Amino acid sequence: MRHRLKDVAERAGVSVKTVSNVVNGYQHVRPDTRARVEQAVADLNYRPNLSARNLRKGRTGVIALAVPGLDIPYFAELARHVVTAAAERGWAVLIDQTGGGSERERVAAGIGDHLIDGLIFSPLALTAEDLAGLDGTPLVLLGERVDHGPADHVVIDNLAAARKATAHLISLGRRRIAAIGAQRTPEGATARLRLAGYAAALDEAGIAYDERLVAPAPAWHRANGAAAMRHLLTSGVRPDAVFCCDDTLALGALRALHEAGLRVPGDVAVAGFDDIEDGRFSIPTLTTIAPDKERIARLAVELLANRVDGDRRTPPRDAHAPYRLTPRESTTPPADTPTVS
Amino acid sequence: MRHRLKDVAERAGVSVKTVSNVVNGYQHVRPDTRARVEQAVADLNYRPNLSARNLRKGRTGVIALAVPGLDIPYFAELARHVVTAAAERGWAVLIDQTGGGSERERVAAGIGDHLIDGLIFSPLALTAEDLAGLDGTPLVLLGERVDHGPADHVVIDNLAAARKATAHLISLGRRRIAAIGAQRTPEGATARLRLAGYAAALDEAGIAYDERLVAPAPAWHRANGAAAMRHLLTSGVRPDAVFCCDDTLALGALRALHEAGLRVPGDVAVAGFDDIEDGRFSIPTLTTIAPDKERIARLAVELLANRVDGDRRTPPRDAHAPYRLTPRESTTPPADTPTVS
DNA sequence: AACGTTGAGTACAACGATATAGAACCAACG
DNA sequence: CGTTGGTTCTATATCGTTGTACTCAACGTT
Repeated sequence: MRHRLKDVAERAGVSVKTVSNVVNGYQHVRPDTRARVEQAVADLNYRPNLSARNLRKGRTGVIALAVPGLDIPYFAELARHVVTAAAERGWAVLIDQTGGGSERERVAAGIGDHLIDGLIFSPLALTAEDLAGLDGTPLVLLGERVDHGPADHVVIDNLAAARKATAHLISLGRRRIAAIGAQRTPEGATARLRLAGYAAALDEAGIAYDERLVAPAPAWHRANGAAAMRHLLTSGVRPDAVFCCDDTLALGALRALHEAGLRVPGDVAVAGFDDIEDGRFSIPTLTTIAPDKERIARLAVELLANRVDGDRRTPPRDAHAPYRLTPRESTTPPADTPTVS
Repeated sequence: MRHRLKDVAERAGVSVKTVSNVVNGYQHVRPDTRARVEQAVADLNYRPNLSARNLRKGRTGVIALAVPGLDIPYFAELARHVVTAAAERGWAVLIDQTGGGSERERVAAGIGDHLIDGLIFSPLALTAEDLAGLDGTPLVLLGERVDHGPADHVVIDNLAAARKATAHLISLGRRRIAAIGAQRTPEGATARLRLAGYAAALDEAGIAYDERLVAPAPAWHRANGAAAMRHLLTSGVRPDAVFCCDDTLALGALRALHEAGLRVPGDVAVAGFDDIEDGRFSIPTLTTIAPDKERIARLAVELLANRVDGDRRTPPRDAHAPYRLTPRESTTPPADTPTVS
């Protein structure tokens, strides 16, 4: 069925090591020998057994990407870029869905094995302990640095970005600006940073921070965004703009505003965060902070590659990815388009 | 650093094989011996080396999922279910993005190696040759059967589902029903089936098929859906409903209708296909055909599992997954909600 | 007392690749 | 002519695990 080096060697009349040398591009092989071996390889359709190669070399050519879930658009888009960037380096990507609370176990159990050369981890919740199971596997963290663990990080400046988005709302003349996405759990590091940016922008503009305008969302998805918006609308605080901690919350909020018969941005302006594809076609299209996802993925793979070959003991690095504020219809209606929401 | 069976064995004062037996849950090990070994395993934080295990057992515990791209919502959602279903069987999932035309190469080159126990492949374009490179690796195809190759299939009845969606539009009293998503390329098998369903429904209702109402979309995504809709609107054919071959096309169409100032469903009713998450929160929410994605994923993993352990020569099976028509606002506005689109 | 049976454990050979050491050959040099 | 150095190739050990074959003791049966 499947052929081994030995079969190729016999067919070409050389030793296994010579075949191995040819396959790995070793220099000192006579042209005619090389040709004979290559012919045999082609004849038998030989493919190296990666398990064996990995066992010998201690490399697997596989990295893992751990994300909360592929059904979350941001992570799906990010995963796409990671897979692409990894492929360019000859790596395959194993996807692990940490999905909420069970991350702890999954990272330790499923992934800590020797199957992977490294791990790119996008943690919602993560403590230093969780990383212990990895025991030397190179690691790159995406998003908030949890603590100064032994890992490289790729981050964007969430605080500054959220401040920029909120300042944009303020620049439109809005004053009662709500926020959606607060999380009280210890895991909500990203939420805290973005809301700190929101608060900072208000402060800069001399607008008082009003706690009743800040709605929590235990998980960030459309349904919670809609629920939070409904809550804000019925609680009598009458916001004229909303900053949402991510685009799915914002899309949910758009939905709730629509159901309440309010116009966006006429009555309420909406800004999100992440620039997922949906927001470019939603009605209205969604103003958002667009992190450079391709860059994030590429930086992560690059950092990981550095750790994988050698260089394991240099101190952890932080890489910063750029972002842009992308105004769309949900805050700035185009002049010649009907603005019914 | 990393410990091996041998280290554990020395610490526990037994042979390597005994440790192996404990790790693998072999029955005949005395409780005290087992305890000693387990203690040693814990002390050293031992993890089996999967490469070595795989080499020995001929299994890797990894399957690959090849999809066009994770940025396509349907495939992202599907991938999530596949990863989950595979995890229940102890499999990890390697994601391969075939992304358009290069599939041929990728399948043959990247994946054909021994690293995976099996492959779940969701082909856009695929011929019998493309599968040749796999050379014995168990394979499950999602979606249209391309030909009666040596592979199991998981399908839904695209023709019947599309007919049902179109019949739904007809039942609303619409008569000038357009379709978006036609593809002339040989790869467009799914498009052809869905449009055949569309045509069948028209035929049943005694409505003449009008070619000018059928718009092509070389790739299925929001931008092309919007473009196709704009084309239909400007070409003077005045549709009162649109059946879209997938939800992203439909979301694009909603967008174009909105920009043209038309009301959905008042002026034009819209139906999609796939039931992606966005469609549940879009404005208006999207009527669609909802294939049971979890079921599809589960069936695929199950079929693959059967092939992987033994049973390689039984003839290919087809598994059919259920689907449901899910009417939402884009065809049937709720009584008490404003219907501005 | 001799027997097979079962439990508990060990030693060793695989799995298929690469690394190491060294053999055989050739050319060039003093 | 022996030595040195480079090229080309081979034999063999090795990576860490599991399957096979085996030993040895304890047990119940006849």
